[in-house]
Amino acid sequence: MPLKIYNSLTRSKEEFTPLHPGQVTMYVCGPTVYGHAHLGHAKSYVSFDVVLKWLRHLGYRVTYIQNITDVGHLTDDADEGEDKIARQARREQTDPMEIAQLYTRSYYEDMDRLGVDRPNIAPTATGHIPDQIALIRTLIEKGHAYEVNGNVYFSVESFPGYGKLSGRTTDDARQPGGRVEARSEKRHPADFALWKKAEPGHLMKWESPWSEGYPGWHAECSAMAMKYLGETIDIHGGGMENKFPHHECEIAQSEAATGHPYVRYWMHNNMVTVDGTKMGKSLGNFINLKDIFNEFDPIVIRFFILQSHYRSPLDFSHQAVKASQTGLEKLRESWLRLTASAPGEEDIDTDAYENRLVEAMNDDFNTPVALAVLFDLSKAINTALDSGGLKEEARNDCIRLFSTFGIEVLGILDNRPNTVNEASTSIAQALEGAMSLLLDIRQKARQSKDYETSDLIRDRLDEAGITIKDTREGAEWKLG
RNA sequence: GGCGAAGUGGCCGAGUGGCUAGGCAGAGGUCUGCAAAACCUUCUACAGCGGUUCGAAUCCGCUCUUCGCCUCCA
Repeated sequence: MPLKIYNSLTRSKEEFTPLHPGQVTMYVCGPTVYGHAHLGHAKSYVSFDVVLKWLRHLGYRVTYIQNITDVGHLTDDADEGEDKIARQARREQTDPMEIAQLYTRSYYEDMDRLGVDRPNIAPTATGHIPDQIALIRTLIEKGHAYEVNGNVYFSVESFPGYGKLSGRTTDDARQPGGRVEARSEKRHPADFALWKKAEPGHLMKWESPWSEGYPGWHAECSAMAMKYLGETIDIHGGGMENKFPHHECEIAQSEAATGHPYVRYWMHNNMVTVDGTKMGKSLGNFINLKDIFNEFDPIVIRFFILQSHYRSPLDFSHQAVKASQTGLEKLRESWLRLTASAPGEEDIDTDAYENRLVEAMNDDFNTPVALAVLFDLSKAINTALDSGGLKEEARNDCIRLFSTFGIEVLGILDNRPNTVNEASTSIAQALEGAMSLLLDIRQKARQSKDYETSDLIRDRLDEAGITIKDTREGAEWKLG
């Protein structure tokens, strides 16, 4: 089965074929950097990280762009509100640019820990003001935008396709919510700002043909996506909450400017909820990644996220993550045993597992099913190893499958089953020697049925963070 | 009000017109000096009411409930 992707635009799964054979252009809406990343960011970027990794695994050369929004836009069309980054700068008594840099670093730090690959290009909005101005100029020239008092608006009525992504095709549905400004200078209530004139005291502002001001909320993504990826890009991803108005406006301004389709496959990931309600900055219930990483290994969080589908909402609870942690531990254990195992006579039909894994990933990146298959495979491996070991070929195939899917594609396992064993530092070697001695002493104690001593050794080591396991082949130890 | 998503067993969470999801937790067992790990067996399902069908948790309709978007948000 070929790769199928659920396209939000057509609301159906479609076979994926890139515009240019062998190459994929992909753009995912990045964060607005005015605070530390939270679980919602994690779900989004882990999901798209797997998309990226799977596409690369399939052999595509993927150009992946993720912007950094370092202009904290207000509401897109009202005059009220304050620039988020400027506000944070005021709170922290520093410059907006420092805020943007600080939280950009923080963001990458968290994403690195989650095993998320960095994008090929991470353009900033402030670094692309000329490109946004050029886009706006084109729109004015083509009659899709108009200027009023130094502000520039996109004319929704000039673009018939407006609403095709979100299903808001009637005037009624496009009406902004309760806060329609009575004396709006816009021609149509749904028109959105491309450029805003800076009010007095506004820190982040640039020269433009219309006023000293700043770009509207939607301009940056269109300008940067098209600058680096061309007028038509293969995949554009983002959170569901951005479908309307953000992505709808992106489509309108991009297609109006170029006359070409903007995005071939729109992908939207679902939200993280906490106790059944949305995690929102304004609700104050969002969970910081740095906080949660104190409690759980970041890879556990990654695994937790991948245990549900990217288009499903994910409900966070301590209990659920805990369950994931135990589950992941099981896979790790199996992976460890496998790599350390000696050849035997047992066989496993690895092709069947591989097919299921490929099918799952090709079916709109169904990571929960892929993980379920890995659990099945893990059980088969454990059973085989319990009965004396795997045949050389089967063992190699299993290692390959775990490497490909567990490490390379899903990123939930690593290549360092036992970091101490592989480390070459003198400390590691010393520990290795000391452990060998302790295990020998313990073994002697057990042989003479001195269980008090043997259990003491085990308990004290456990307190020291070293776990002892008695297996058929003798005692084993590991950190943690 | 408009647009959209969803209701699965104790919890999380896939899937589907007839055939085991998976993980966690629970019960029993094998192994073990005891643990741990592993393996085996096992218990709780598809919101409700109608309809289509040989057969529906899966399709259709209605009802109830939840969630998201319509204001910045991954």
